[in-house]
Amino acid sequence: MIDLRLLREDTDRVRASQAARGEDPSTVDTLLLAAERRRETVGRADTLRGEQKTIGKRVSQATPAERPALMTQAKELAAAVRSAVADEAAAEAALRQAQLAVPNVIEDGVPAGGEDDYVVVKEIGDKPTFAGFTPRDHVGLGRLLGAIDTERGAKVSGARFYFLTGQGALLQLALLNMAVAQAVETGFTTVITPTLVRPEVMGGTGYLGAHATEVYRLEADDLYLVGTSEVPLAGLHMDEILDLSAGPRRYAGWSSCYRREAGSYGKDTQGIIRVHQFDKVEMFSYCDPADAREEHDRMLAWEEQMLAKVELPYRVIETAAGDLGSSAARKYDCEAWIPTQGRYRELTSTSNCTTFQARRLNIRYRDTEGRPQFAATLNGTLATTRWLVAILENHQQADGSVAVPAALRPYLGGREVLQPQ
RNA sequence: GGAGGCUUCGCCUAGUCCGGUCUAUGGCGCCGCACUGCUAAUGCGGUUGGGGUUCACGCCCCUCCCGGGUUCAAAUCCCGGAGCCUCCGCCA
Repeated sequence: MIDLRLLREDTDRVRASQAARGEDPSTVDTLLLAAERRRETVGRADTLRGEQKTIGKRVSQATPAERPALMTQAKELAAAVRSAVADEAAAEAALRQAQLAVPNVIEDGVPAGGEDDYVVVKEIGDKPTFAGFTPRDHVGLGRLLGAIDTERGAKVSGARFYFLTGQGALLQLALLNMAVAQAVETGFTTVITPTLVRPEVMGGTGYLGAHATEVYRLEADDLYLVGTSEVPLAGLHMDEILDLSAGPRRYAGWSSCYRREAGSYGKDTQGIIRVHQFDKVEMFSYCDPADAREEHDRMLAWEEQMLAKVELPYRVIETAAGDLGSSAARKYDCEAWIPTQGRYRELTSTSNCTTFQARRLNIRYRDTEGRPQFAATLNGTLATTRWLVAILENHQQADGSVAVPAALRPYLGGREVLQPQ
């Protein structure tokens, strides 16, 4: 939900944002009209209600003789109020609809265009060279190590499900624990979140818009399975006024994540790159909107710190406007090199949602004058199941064993190598 | 799954039976001022949130869990729903 004051005062900026996203700029004009119409109807209804209250008071104090005349007036007013309130409600609903149709206004400098119009910010690390052997993909390695069982995942739950077993399960736990440890060191509050949320929380985070088909819904209970702990972490402080005077409130959420992967038929059908269920440690920050850009930079830095710990070659890209979620004003992805695919694949993603989610979820803080204002929210990935793909492939050795990056060893009981079973 | 209770302006709370100066009581906390050599204590005042209007002071409207209804008028009456709590049953 965007700021209506910004819309009124800088309409061109909102239009330009829509254009950069490749979306219909006319939604902006619809929204402007709806906002204007709402203001008119509110004004009229307020005035009539005021008159009604005045006359209501006179009725209560009137003598029996005065009463009938006053009652006639009061009844007429009551009818007028009813109709004005109905208009107000209709205008209010139309405004809400129009607001839901407009995604967040992008930040200055975000590249225009779609999925392929990203900008490479930097490339870090050396891609591995496999002397004297052909590297195995993560599926082969996972089988060899007894780490990943996709066949039985499919048997039990269907395509895009898997079991992590033995060293695979331990590797994931080690990775996620390392992420939690880093988050704790950095001052995050660790949270294990619900993974089923109410419609208003799912909607408030912006996931029930264009990508609603991506979300699992439990119809019998009217609950949604979260695709990331960003959702429950954003809901955590819904309808609250936070004290941000000491700086951002930061949470690291650990949860399973569920995605329908609708419309991705044929993509990444092998292995655990694109799956219906995975685990993730996610950073989430509530902060003063004035600090949001800096916080975004910090989130990216923390992601890169994790990538350095697992010794992966990666690049950072800035996503183009059309590839941003509806809530995001700017997004950076870190993509790790996947040797057997010969390309970079997304391992992390950090979004600055500015005040967009907070407006929908009614999350505020008090400014220096003590007035409630909408907070900014940001999120970023610290580790996910998909990281196992990059770790296995990049650190594999000729015999199918995998070297454990030094930073990860303490979380694997000191183990230095994963051995074929 | 069954039965009962509860939900009021940050927290606690009065008010709901019997509709109208409820324009919501009091306490705690917080802020300001006064007083005292400092602190404490005390006194006085302020303190829900949202919206509309205004250069501004201010004024107006909404807000007593949510949504409907009755009524000239609803915190209060009626219907529906949500959340929390307690007990019983069942299951992990």
